[in-house]
Amino acid sequence: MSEDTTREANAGATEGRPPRRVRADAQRNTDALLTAAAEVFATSGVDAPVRQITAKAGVGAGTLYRHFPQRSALIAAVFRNEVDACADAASSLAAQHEPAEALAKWLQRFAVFIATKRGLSAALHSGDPAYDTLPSYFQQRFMPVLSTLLDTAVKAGEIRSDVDPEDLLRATGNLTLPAQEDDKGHTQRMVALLIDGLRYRYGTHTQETR
Amino acid sequence: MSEDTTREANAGATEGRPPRRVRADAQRNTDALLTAAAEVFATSGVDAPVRQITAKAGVGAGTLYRHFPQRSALIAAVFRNEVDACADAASSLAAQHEPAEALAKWLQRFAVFIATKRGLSAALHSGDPAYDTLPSYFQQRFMPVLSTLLDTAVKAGEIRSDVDPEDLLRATGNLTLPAQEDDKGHTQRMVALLIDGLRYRYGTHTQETR
DNA sequence: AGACGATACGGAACAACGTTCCGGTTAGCA
DNA sequence: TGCTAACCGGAACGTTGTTCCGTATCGTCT
Repeated sequence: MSEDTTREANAGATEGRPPRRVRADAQRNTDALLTAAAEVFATSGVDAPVRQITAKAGVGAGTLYRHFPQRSALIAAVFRNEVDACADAASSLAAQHEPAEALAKWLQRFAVFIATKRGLSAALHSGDPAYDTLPSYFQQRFMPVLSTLLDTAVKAGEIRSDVDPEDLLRATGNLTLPAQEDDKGHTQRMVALLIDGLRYRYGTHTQETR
Repeated sequence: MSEDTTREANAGATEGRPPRRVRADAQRNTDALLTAAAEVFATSGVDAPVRQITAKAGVGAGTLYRHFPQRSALIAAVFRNEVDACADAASSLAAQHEPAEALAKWLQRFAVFIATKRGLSAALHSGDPAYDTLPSYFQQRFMPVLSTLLDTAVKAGEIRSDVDPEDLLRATGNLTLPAQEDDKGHTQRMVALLIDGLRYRYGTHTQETR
């Protein structure tokens, strides 16, 4: 690989080190790529051809690979704000709802996030090396908040204590159908069923998760 | 498409019509392809390159497409016996276990079937046109048996009555991790969790699904 | 056994796509 | 302004799914 791989291609990777000088044209191209990719992903999915993205951004293929050596890096960068918003939703849900209810609503929120990004569910499930770093990015970002919600509900005696948060995050993502293929609410129902599994032999609430 | 598409390329499609004469060389090549594909799928997954299969079978690419116009047709043919065995397992499970237990064991059986076919879970989830007919083949083959198990358990008052068998089949398949990536029993645990969701507010058994 | 026509073949050709790399350009600093 | 490191675009390359055409094989009839 070229020395460009030492660049700051990871989303938000500004920890510790002095910020590396980024040239104005490079910054412009990165921004153009993110804008173009967001549009292309929305219409054609996260697995859209590279050429579609570069053409829309008005940059070369080499430029895309320099800034985002793997597709997963581009995906992570494009969706970073929404990932953060989803993670941040946990605390407000926790403040407004009982523990198990907050957990349920957050899992449904997470499922909706995955479902509304065209092709994302399939990408996470695909085993394709191009997407290798995406699952770990999501784990790293969502596990702290999910663990908190889960622990709180367990301590409140509202759900079982033998479920691993990593298992739960992955399972919820995997249950997700792309929104355009889910006209009958499959995802919502199956996530709710999984959540009821958490409550099995626990929980006295009669209110359904919506 | 060529007129070869009118051929008997669908697995087991011998209903009603007089059997079309198949030449000896064509039968030989079909058998070689099925044997080769089974081996290639086992080592490289159901998404292995066509050339890998044709090279092992000693036939041309055109021959493969003539006999199996879509990859899903080849996959269905290769796994047909195991699909049948999985479907047929339902009645013996029903004979040996209580209704909800039989349902649980069958769903775990189904999950193991999917998990042990390298790449099958990802293929079913991918949305790729090459695999288009595979989900419906599985639905057509598994829905009758799953519906029977589900109805029986509902009537026995052991599980909830508001879950659609098609939803359940799809969700179980989607929860499945490939066996080589599942060293910690994720699939089994998550399927069990989903099954506990079926039992939520029903079922008085204290015995865990194994 | 030979002829004939229908069935079936192999693999070259083609398009699509991910990815690399090299000659040329641009930006930032002294 | 000059210099050099950073950065660029897109041609080239390899991989892969798929088609199609000239040729071969099979099965039936005489």
